[in-house]
Amino acid sequence: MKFNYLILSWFDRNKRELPWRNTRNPFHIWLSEIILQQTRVDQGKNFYLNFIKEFDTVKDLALADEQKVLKLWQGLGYYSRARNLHYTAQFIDKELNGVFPDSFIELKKLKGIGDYTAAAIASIVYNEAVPAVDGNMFRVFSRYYNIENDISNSQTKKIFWELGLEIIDQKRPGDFNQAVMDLGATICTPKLPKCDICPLNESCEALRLNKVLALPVKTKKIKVTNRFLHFILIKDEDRIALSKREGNDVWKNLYTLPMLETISDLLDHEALIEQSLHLELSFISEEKHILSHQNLFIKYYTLQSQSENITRLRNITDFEWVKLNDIENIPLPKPIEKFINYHFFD
DNA sequence: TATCCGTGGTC
DNA sequence: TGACCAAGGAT
Repeated sequence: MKFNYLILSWFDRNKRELPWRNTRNPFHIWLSEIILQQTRVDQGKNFYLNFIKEFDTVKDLALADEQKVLKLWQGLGYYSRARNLHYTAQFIDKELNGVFPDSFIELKKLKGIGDYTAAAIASIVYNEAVPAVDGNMFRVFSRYYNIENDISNSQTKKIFWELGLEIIDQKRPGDFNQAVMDLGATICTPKLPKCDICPLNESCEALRLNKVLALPVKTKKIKVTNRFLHFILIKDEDRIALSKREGNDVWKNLYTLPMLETISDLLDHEALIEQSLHLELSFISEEKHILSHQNLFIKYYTLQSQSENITRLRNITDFEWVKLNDIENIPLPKPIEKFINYHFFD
């Protein structure tokens, strides 16, 4: 097939040299695929190198504490990836006798591995001819074949899956999937695509119809909510108070300074907090931290007359004392990491 | 199934 | 500078 020949010969000449290329170690490929979910290569590369430096095998990862895994993941975001990675390593170690599943169907049963990741691992490591339907595949295929289905619609994924099953190279399925991803990341990009040097430019339908930038069609926009978070710095000699975040919310199982949340940005919300909780707070600084779907308006405070207020605070939000020297083992969200580094380590 | 889950880069 | 995007998955 023309598409396969063109993209594979382009891949053979232009593929990026990456740390997880030139290996078919399932643990390494799995780790790289989890790290790269919704994450650029430039951002994930060093995390991959740090992980394999720390964990050489699935068993090494399974035997580690979740906190250590989350600390290595600190700064990468989407922390459920790290929790599921750790959970699945323990599952493989205990329930599968350390044997990595070797088919798309079996891989998909693992926590944190969906259609895309199962196909990527199965094709790259085990030569199974299943298409890796990700954002790149949506873009490259929608443009090349002029597919106008809305990729925001979850039913659209099935159309691309079926098309991928037909097109995927039977002899080199792993290279085919990686070729589509490399082309999508470097040539067939969302903005400023390099159609003039694209190996597919003579047969690309979107280019012929002059609608490259109109594809893929994506209608849904994410809804962003505002949250107002108030973090309280409590220091006692060489220790500070930290709270482990629980429940299904952002930064689950990471640690922050003890926190209060208000539901609106009232002009006098500092005073409101102080009155309702009988805490005397001193403002330190503020910042806006943007998540994919939340704007976090963050303020930092210290407690006045600390000894009188700590007991009251403990009734509202639980916390534990952590020595500053032990912070290096505590997973922290980006804004808390920045705050602590600024005040204690820089 | 629509929504939730991070961070950094780009224009 | 705000909006969009980046090798998605769980619920």
